[in-house]
Amino acid sequence: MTANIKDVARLAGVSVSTVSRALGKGPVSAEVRRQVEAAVKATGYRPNLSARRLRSQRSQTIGLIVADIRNPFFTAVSRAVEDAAYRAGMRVILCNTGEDPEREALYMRLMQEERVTGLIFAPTRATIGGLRAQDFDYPVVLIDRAAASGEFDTVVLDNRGASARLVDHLVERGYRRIGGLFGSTSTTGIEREAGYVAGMSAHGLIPDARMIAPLAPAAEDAALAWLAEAERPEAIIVSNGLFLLGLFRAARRLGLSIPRELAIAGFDNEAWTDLVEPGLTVIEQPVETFGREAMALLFQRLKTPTAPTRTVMLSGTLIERASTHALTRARFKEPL
Amino acid sequence: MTANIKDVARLAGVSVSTVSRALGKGPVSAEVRRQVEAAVKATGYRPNLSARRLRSQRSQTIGLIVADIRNPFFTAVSRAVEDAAYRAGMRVILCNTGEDPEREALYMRLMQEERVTGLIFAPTRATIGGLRAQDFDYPVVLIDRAAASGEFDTVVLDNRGASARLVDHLVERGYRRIGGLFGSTSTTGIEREAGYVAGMSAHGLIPDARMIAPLAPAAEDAALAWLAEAERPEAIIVSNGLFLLGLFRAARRLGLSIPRELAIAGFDNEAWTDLVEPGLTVIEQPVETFGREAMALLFQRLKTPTAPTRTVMLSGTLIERASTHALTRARFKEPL
DNA sequence: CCCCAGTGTGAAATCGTTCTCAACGCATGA
DNA sequence: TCATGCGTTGAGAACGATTTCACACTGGGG
Repeated sequence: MTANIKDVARLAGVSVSTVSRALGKGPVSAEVRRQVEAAVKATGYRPNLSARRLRSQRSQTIGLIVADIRNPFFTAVSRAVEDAAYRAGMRVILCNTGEDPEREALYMRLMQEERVTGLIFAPTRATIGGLRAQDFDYPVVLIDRAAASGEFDTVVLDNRGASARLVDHLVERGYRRIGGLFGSTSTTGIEREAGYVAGMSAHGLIPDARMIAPLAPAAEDAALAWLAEAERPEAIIVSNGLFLLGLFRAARRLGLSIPRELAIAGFDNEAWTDLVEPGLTVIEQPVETFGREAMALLFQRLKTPTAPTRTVMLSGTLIERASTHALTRARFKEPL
Repeated sequence: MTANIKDVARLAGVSVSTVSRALGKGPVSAEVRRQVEAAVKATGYRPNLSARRLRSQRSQTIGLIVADIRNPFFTAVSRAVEDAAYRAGMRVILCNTGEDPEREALYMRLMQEERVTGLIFAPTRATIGGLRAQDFDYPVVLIDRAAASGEFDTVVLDNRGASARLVDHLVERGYRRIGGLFGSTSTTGIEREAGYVAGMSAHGLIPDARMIAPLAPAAEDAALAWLAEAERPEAIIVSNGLFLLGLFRAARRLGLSIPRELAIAGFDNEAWTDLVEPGLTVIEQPVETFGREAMALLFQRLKTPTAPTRTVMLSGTLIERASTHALTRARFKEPL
């Protein structure tokens, strides 16, 4: 079917090794190079990457395992990773785990079988604790989620700081009874919850954090139930864009006026968050930077394998919008 | 580093061929199978996919070339494709072209080099005309965009029908001066424009279609300029979710009341379209079906290579929202 | 007792590259 | 004249699997 290097060699009247050199960067005479190029064009030859990888023992492939590409955070990250990879002449294998530890294990095996050059991974909480650097034949960079062991290069947001910042912001605007919805499957959710709790405590307020599955409908259900309780919160913080969607939908369904009856703030500055009424206050994550930094850490690690591991902590940007406008305390009986 | 099949064979006390058979589905005694499995576990052996692909001449890989994974349509499609692929024991190589014909060519070469089993491709208008089935060593399924030649299996929306449907809907609601913004780089944009023009003509109305680059800012700019013109349209139809974003943003910036001063309708039922005020009328595309159908066509083609090509035309669903509520004609001097 | 079919096994070829090594031609310098 | 070295080339050995082929063993039927 497809021509191989032998066909090219025959047509060019040179040996296979010479063709290989001509196509690579070996020393060949200009004359031969011309002939080989002509033969390549004539035969439509394209090198077989499997053969090349097998022989050279370099896959030029990096793995990218994320929870769900439909989460806009991961969409943007993967785009950045791919761009960087292709620019470096590498390919990307993208896998979605759906936060399922079994699929994580499956895909880690796959990466091993592909003999990837490196892996960028956003593991669930369930697997992250068991990861050991020495179990991998290639460097691993964690993204969005950090392992306690510190064995891996990592790119994360300053999750605690960002959460605390949101709490500060709400308190400053006059809110006191502030609840939080956080993802239960990732360390990121946990960290953001911790930041929220710390922030609340710092203000002498009682935290009320609830952990849920990282899906928009889960957030909507949780919010609906919560807002039906007697002691309804004045504000709710959520830990990602999907929850923002669910929470906003719940508020809408209950006909709550935002921020008068419920203030909303969260993570991920998605395109729609400033188009809804009111616009939503969010922590914007530097998504492209996540991808680029992860690739940078990976390449750095490949260059200097024994260097101490590094954690790049990126900070988010608070974008204040109308969903957290100053609370008018009139309707509350309690004093400040 | 990693153990290979030879190591396993040595440890299990059998030949390499027997190991291969034991791991595959060849006939081996239960005894040997046990030993091999033990040896695999002990050595941590994982087959080398490059070697396997080279020898077996089956890459078990399908290529997926889309314009931009950040476009929610392609996000959903790619998720569906991946799920189907992994379920069939195949991997996916995902590439983003950014609607750049050069990158399309680059990635088509890459697919050839990877010796993919099949390709799912959403090409730009610039390349789609030049595609010839015989130039590929593997089946190609076009998705979202159709080639005139009919040489390829294809999954598309009934673009003309859907566009005309939007026009009908708007006319029914009392709108007459209806403009349209369409993507210039894809046949889909062209088809939707054609459906719009046909729909307008059918109602005896004068179409005004403008073709722009498939990016949200382009739509915003175009809309801002358009709405500043003397003869401002009563309604604008757009051909995808990114344009919807741009158009809505433009209307917002101009402080236009929707639908009183400008009605809006378009394609792609993105999560936010029913959260903004007013909710946006859209044609919903069965995105998961796109991915699944494309995979189905691909597998079908692999099974029966010479069967005539098929085009699966999916129909969209009109979701009526407040952005196209009935026009009150009071403010217009012209008679209907 | 022989033949045959079926089962299980190993040796060796093969996939398409890259890479090592030896060798060639030719110019240069001793 | 001969050794040295450089630039260029080809033969052939890998890489790690699958697959073909031949063969040994078993048991059943003639």
